[in-house]
Order: sequence, then C-alpha cells, then structure tokens
Amino acid sequence: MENNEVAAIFHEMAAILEIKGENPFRVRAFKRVAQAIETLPERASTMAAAGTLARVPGIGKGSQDRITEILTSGDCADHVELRASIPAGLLELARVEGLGPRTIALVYNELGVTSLDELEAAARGGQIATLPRMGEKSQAKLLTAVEAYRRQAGRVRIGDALPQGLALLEALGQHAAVQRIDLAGSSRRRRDTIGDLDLLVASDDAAAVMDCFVSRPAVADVMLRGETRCSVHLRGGLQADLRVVPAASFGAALHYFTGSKMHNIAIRDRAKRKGLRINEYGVFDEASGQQLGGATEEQIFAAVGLPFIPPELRENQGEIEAAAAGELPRLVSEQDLRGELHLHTDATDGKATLREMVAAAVALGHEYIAVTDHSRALTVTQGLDERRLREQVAMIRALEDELGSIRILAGIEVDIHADGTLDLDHDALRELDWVIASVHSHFNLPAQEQTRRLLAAVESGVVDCLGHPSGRILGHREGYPVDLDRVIRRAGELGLALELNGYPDRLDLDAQHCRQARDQGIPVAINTDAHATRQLAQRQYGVYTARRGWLEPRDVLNARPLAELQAWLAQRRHS
DNA sequence: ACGGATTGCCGTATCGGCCAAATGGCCGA
Repeated sequence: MENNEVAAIFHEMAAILEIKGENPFRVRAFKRVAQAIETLPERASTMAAAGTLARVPGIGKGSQDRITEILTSGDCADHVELRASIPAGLLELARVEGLGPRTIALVYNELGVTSLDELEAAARGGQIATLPRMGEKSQAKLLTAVEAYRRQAGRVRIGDALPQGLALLEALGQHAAVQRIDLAGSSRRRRDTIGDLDLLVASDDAAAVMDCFVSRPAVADVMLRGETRCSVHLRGGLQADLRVVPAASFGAALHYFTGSKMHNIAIRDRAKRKGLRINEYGVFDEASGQQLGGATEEQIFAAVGLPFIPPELRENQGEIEAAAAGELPRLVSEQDLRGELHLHTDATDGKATLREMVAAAVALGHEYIAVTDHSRALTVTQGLDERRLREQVAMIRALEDELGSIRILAGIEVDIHADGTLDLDHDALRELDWVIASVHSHFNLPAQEQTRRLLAAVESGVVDCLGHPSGRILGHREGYPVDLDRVIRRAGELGLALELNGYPDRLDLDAQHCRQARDQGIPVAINTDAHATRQLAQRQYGVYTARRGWLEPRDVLNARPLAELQAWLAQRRHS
C-alpha cells in the first residue's frame, strides 16, 4: 500500500470526526498524522517494519497501531466504524468549495441533506437560505460551487491514478500468458486528470489474464466481465478496464484505445486518402482487404507515412502535421532536468530541514536548487519576513560553502497581495538569487482586477518567475478568473520565466499555456514545489504536462546547465 | 490524539475575508 492511500484513510477519519463535531484537537491530530504519512521519507510499510514510525512527530501509539492495521488488512476498524456512523454521501459534500464541516452538519441536521443531489435541490428550493448563518448569497455561492464540483467529479488526478495503473501493469506483466501490456487512454496520454484506467494486453489466453486481473488485491469489485473485456473498481474507487487482444492487433488496439478520439479520426482520415483502413484490429488495404500491419503502433503510423507520435501529443493539435513535416518536438524528459527551482523547508510549511532537503537534492543528482519558502502573508505556514529571510539566506550561503557539491540559490516564493504589491520589500528581494511570485489569496477578484494584480507582479522588476500562474487545484477549484494570455505575453516581453508547478494537485501552467509560453519563447521552470524530501523526486507529473505542452529541453529553464541559468539570471537582473 | 513536562495532566497554527446579523462563526490558505 502506498503512503498516499494510508494517508487518505486518516484524512477521511479526520473529515468524519469534524462533521460529527468531535474534539477539534483530535481532528487536528488525525490530520497531522495524515500529513505526516504523506511526507514520510520512506514507504510506511518499510518504516513500520523497521519500527521508525514511532519517531515521526505527530504519529503516536494509537496511530501507529492503526497504520499497522491498515498496512496488513487494507483498512482499520476505527475508520470502518466512523464511515458507518454518518451517511456516505456527506463526505462528498466536503469536497465542495466553501462547504466546511460545520455547514455540512447544519444542512444534514436541519434539512436532512445527505448527498450532493439533495444539497443542490435544497439550494434550488431556497431552503438553504432559511438556515441560521446562511442567506441568499451563501445559497447562490453554494450552487456555483456545486456546479464547479460537478464539472470535474469522477475525474482522478494523474498523480493518484497513474501509480495504480503502473502497479497493475507491473503485476499483470509477470503473468506467463501476457505477451505485451500497456496503458491506453488518457492515462497513457498523461492527461492531468483521468476518468478511468485502460489497460491493454496481448495474449492468446484472455480468460487466464482476466482471472489474474480480477484477483489482484487492488480490485474491489468486478463490474462486468466478457470474453475479452473486463471492468472493475479499484480499492480507491477508480474504474479500470482491461482489454485482451491477439498480438497481431496489439499495436492497432493500443493506438485506437489511446486516442484521443480527434487524433484517431484524423489518422484514419489520412489512411483513407491512401486507400487504407485503420481500425482497432489493424491496417488494411481498402481494395483487397489484406492486413498490412497492426502488431505495433509504429506500423500504424508508418502506414500513413508518419513517424511514431508520442502519446502525450495525440490530441489533434497539430501533431500529425508536425510529424508529416518531420518537425515533431524532441520532448523534454525527466533526465533533462538539472535542477529544482521551487521547494520549501521547515522554516515555513516544509517537513524537512534545509540540510535534509539539500541532501535529498544532491542524492537526486541536481546541479542546483533554489530554496523558496513562503513569505509572511501566508501566516498558516509561518511565512518569512525580511529578517527571517536574511537569516535563512545566511544559512544557505554557509551550507553551500560547506558542501561545495551543489549550487543553492537563495530564493523566495513571495505572495502577491490583492492589490498586486509584493509581500516583502523590493530591497530584500533584490538580494536574492531567485524570486517566484505567487497568489495564495483572493481568488475571487473580478477578472480585470486579477489580471491587473498579476501584471503588477510581473512588472515589479524584482520577480523572476510567476508561480503556479492559474491557481487551479485539481479536483478542488478551477483557476481564478484572469486574462492569463495577457499575463503570459507581458511576462514574455519582460523576460520572466513561468512556472509549471508539477505538484500533482496543481499541474499549473497547464499544457495549453505551456505551449503558448513555448511559442513566445518564454522559459518554463518545471518544479516540484516539494514540501518533503521524497517529493523532490516527484518530477514526472510536471514533465508529463510539459510534454503535453510540446516543451523541448531548450524551453525548460531548469533543463539548462547552471552556467546558462546564471547567465540568464544575470542578464535579467541587468536589463 | 499527541507530546512533553507537571509521569497522570494540559495545551495544542494563524489570521483575514465573507456573510449574516449587527459581533461572530465559518472557511481556506
């Protein structure tokens, strides 16, 4: 079991306790345990076996037992009991923005609301506004939030879905009857959210493969099972579909089920013009009906005169034309990244010390990193003021001298106030090597004001990079209303970089805006925004999004060697 | 529930904005 899965159970226990109005300190303790598990330096099972869990701050005797129970049986009694104690639908309500535990308890107790549908009905019926502490405005806001929630409901972040898909791939790949196996669908295209997992297998013994599939411990229930196709729910609720095809059709099926639909249509259209027919079974000569290929995807592309197109590009957004012209981008990969330009330490909301984070970066082989803790406005994180920032800078310089093995840029993630001013003195910011400016408040300004706010930060003259520019949180809230195109253009004019925050909850910039940045020659920094040592290694999600945005190594700021990065910074500072 | 000093008990993120009610709870970062 992955740490995130264990943590999810604690998060849920905390949420239920909170809705039930239990001791808030108990609630916080559970939340703290959940967070601690998410940011453990190793796998929970490893640490439990070694007995080192006890040393983690926040994890006491009780939670140690619960964690052990979860690791051995997949769940714990307290969790099962808590779940049974409230209607199942209430938990989903907690995912609606602006709807907290107290309000959920209120609508449940006063109106008997136990689900999203009932909540919406109550709001449309005007009953919400009659409740104490609620009114017309709250009711309208709630409806808007429910609509926003519904737009993304059922989709799972790639950071949650892909590990499950890869684990299944790994397990099924061991089976003797499996000749070839791969992911298909949106998980193979590495979209930022996934509806369900698609797995494709080449085999002559579909029944044996499906037996293996449905008996995986990760499979919670089997929804349907036919001759060649099987659908299941996984433990976390994600749906997974397995298809089994003969090896001679594997490439054709892989192409077909990978999509996207628009890409497939365009490819088939191209085939038609060449007198060919492409479907999920293979490539066929239209006239003779003879099969010309289908075992590999390369054959599919070759049949229409194209080189292999990476799955991340298959959206019919020009990749076919580029492939035909021999102008496919050489997409950036994880190995191209030479440094990390956004991370936090325990000076603010990080879980590891400066020294530990740096050691982890060295272990990853980074040439350079930037330490970018929060600024004072973010009070929850104990954001740095000018004085604490200067102290941290001194620590960084000393550590860099001591180690000698890695360049440590002294930086900050400075908050952008609602009026566009920055949270720290410009003089203090000018002393730093690297300044990211980000929005963490006032997401609901009118688009015009929000745009002005971001432009002000971009034009401040002391900012090197705009952090998570859209502000979206996947599965939680959409980006704030803003003219991002205009902000990006201005950033380009002034020579700033833009961040692609690769934290799996963000993936911000999204692929489309990455491509815009690339087209305008704006360097993109692919960052992890790590708050713990292990998160420094989670670079793949940012890279996926970058690839979907057509980024090549030369478009990526932290794919540059240190000397080039420093030259870029120096030239920025003097222009 | 956890951690730590008081070893059986006590304290434990912060703070601003929003909205409904006219000061205060709730939410989110």
